[in-house]
Amino acid sequence: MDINKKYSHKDIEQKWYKIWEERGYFTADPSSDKPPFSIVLPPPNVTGVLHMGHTVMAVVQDIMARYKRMDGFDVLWLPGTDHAGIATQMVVERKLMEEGISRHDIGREKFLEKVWEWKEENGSIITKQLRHLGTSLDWTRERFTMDEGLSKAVKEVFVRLYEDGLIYRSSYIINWCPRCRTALSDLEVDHQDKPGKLWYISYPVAGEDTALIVATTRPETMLGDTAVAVHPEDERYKHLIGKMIKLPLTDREIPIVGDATLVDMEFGTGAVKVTPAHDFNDFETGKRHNLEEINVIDEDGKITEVGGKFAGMTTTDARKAIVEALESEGLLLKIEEHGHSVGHCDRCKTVVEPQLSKQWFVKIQPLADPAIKAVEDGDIVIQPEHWKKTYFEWMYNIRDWCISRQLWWGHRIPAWYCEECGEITVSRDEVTHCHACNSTKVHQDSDVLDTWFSSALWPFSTLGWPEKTPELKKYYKTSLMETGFDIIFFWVARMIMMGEKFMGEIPFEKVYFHGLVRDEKGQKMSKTKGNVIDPLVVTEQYGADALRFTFAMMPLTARDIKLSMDWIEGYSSFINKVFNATRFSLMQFPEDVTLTFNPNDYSSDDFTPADKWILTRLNEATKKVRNSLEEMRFHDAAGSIYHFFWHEFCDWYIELVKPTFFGENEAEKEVSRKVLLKVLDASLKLLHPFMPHVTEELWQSLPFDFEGKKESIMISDFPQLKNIPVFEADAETMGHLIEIISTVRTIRSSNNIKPKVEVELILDVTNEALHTAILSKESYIKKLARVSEVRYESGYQPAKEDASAVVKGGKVFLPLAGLVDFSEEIARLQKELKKVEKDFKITDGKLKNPRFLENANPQVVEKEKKKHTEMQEKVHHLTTRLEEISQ
RNA sequence: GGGUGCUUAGCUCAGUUGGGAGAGCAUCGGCCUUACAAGCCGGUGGUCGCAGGUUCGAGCCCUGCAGCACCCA
Repeated sequence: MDINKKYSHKDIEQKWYKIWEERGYFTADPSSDKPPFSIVLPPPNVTGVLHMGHTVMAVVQDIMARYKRMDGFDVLWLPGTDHAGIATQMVVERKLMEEGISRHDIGREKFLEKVWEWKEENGSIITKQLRHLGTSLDWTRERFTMDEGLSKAVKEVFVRLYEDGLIYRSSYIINWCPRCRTALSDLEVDHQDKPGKLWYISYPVAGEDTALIVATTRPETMLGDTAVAVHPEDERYKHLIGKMIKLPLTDREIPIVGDATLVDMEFGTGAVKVTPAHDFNDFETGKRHNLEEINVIDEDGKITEVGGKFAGMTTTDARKAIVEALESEGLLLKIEEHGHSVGHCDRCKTVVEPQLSKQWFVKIQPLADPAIKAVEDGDIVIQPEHWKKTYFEWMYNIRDWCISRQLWWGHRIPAWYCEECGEITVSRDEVTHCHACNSTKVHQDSDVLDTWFSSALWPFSTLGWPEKTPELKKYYKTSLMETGFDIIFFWVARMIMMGEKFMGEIPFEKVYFHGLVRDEKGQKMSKTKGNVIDPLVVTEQYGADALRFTFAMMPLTARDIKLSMDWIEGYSSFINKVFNATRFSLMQFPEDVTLTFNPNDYSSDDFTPADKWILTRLNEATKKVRNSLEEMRFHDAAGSIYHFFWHEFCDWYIELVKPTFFGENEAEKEVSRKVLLKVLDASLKLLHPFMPHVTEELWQSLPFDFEGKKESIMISDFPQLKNIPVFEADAETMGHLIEIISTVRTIRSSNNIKPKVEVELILDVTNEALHTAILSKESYIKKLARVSEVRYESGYQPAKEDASAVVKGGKVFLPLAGLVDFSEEIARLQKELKKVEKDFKITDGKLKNPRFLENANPQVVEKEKKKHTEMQEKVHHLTTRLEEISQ
């Protein structure tokens, strides 16, 4: 092992990863008897490069995978990538553009070849980067949403849903991105509040001398208006229902309808123009009143032929022109400032146009019902639990899912149209004949499926479905789904629906949502802001272990995970601490000696008080780590081992045993050496899921051969409570001894006694066990509290210039006469008294309250009484001392 | 407009059936004590957003209000 004083991750991380992967430790074994624990990795976009979002996901899942693997499970953690329809197509198109080629120039087939070429060259960048984090992913089972098996699954699902009447093709209003030139699902539209205007336009009533004033945020769509709606109860307008409007700037007449759903009497003028082809609410209204649907905006976002003189204008230009035209006709009455919500394409941020269009849809309600029930019944546990509400909210109001995309890259829709009879044939295989008229003049739908359609099948398609593979049998349903809450609808909900439908069983038992990684100010990381923390840069600088541990220590289920380099640097010092503690331990072992040790073979008397204390604390820490990991409370798990290792093992145990190791008692040395090893072994194992590389490196250097030792820490047993002995009473006594040391240190420090000055200590010990422990180990106190001599005096009467304090099990006195200015001690006592008195009064008040004694839990009362006695003793002591001193 | 979450030490946040307000970082003082100065020892710091209510007892439960963030329409 490295003998430097500082740990360096360089070389170590890559070295171990390579060994682990080569030895097949990551590979799941469906034929093993071990119970399964399975996770499918949310597939990153094949175009992606590793960012902190991926990192959090990888860290959480790897912690669980490694923990479960060590704890006796056959772990499958299955990786893969997503073909990311729009994103990938854009990347390749952009690349072609550099050569001045558009995809239309080379045609669909050639273009897809180019995309596959691109994928072959670049598709493994992200998976390579994931390896740098130490992820124990089963690379032998890596999948891609567009590979053969998954494509087969997609076709199978499409055909079966179609046959079940759950997929249909219809002319419906959808979100259209004029830049991507494709339909989008509701979820792929990002609504942003934008300042806008409300135009008040006069719409003349046909054949009458009156007009209806409508207020609109989108005057350009008026060319497609096919009605004006008012509230049926509105006294101002209800007499007009049924009459016609002469639509300005056109030669059309449109009806006035009464609609209580669309119209809000309080908003604007209470009269609304209705454009069924370009607004979701208007579309629904149109269906209710059988209104005409007129497309006035085309696929490029320009006004269609229907728009007459406005045809060909972009919507922005058309708005200007139409407002001007209305103004010149005196029909524009008023313009108000008005903020409203504008939909943008999730991918390219272009303003989307609601469009009437013929698309494929999934009829979602029948799929949603069992998916709702699964969460309601608790078959699927969602953590943190509050996301259940969000899930239900969306699921209860779910709308049919538009799944067709006007792209080339993706799963082509397995539907063929007959050019003779117009029938649609949907099939798993290539179609050559129309199923209705047997004509051979058929052509396949040119659209592809929403990428999320294939992602929704991920938990079972990756395991081989529709084939009945051993993997599918053993690992479905999966144990855990872990992802960001931002894709709860996009992905998680849809996986549940598809899993229920096609496997007849939920896809995972538990969903864990982590938050979004932001910078230390809580701002989204973005290249333009320049606040991006690149995981690759961090791992280069501090190592993957430091980054992993930092995330583990943060509350990951919070909405925002605020990361800063300071945190990472801070926690990398913990790794250094682990390194140095191991280094110290190694120095205590003779060379070339291999130790065996089973603590259960030893009796209490064989151990020093410190040994018994640290073993007991280790047992407690192990319990906490295990429980917290089971509950996926990572910052508790990581925090427990961090605290144990640093503040109990390093700060106390190592310091306590130094006199042993530097002393002459060989028998004692021998036992403490083994305890030291035991604790180190268990600690490294407890830490392994969080920081796999450094723990492997250090663990490999330990000169021992404990029972069940394996060739790697990652396949060793996770520490079990039954293998860590507990000495409850001795540990408590040791706790008291530690309190004495701390108290002496505090007194020394507040009286400015220099560390080099050794003082005499007088103890009035009332606790027998404590007395025995101290007598056997005076060295603990002498060394750690810098005490020259310990005297034991029952009922000791302090001299005037004695510093003193009450501790559990006795009193401590430090004669300070001649050493320091005693006024500091008086100040300390006064301050202490003030604090203790406050606590005492609270306790005293409680115990004097008969209703407390009546109602409170007896255990609480008992605890309170004990506290009362302690406080009272302290108050008494402090008061008397202050009196004695001031005399 | 509908919904969700947050508000605890200077900062970031824990606080799991209601029972002596915690951690890490920062800060201040003292230490090169032979594993570690990326360290060691000690300390300072909080009307738990505001106002009510339930209770013997509220950071925790209930109601209202305010501010912030996010999601959906």
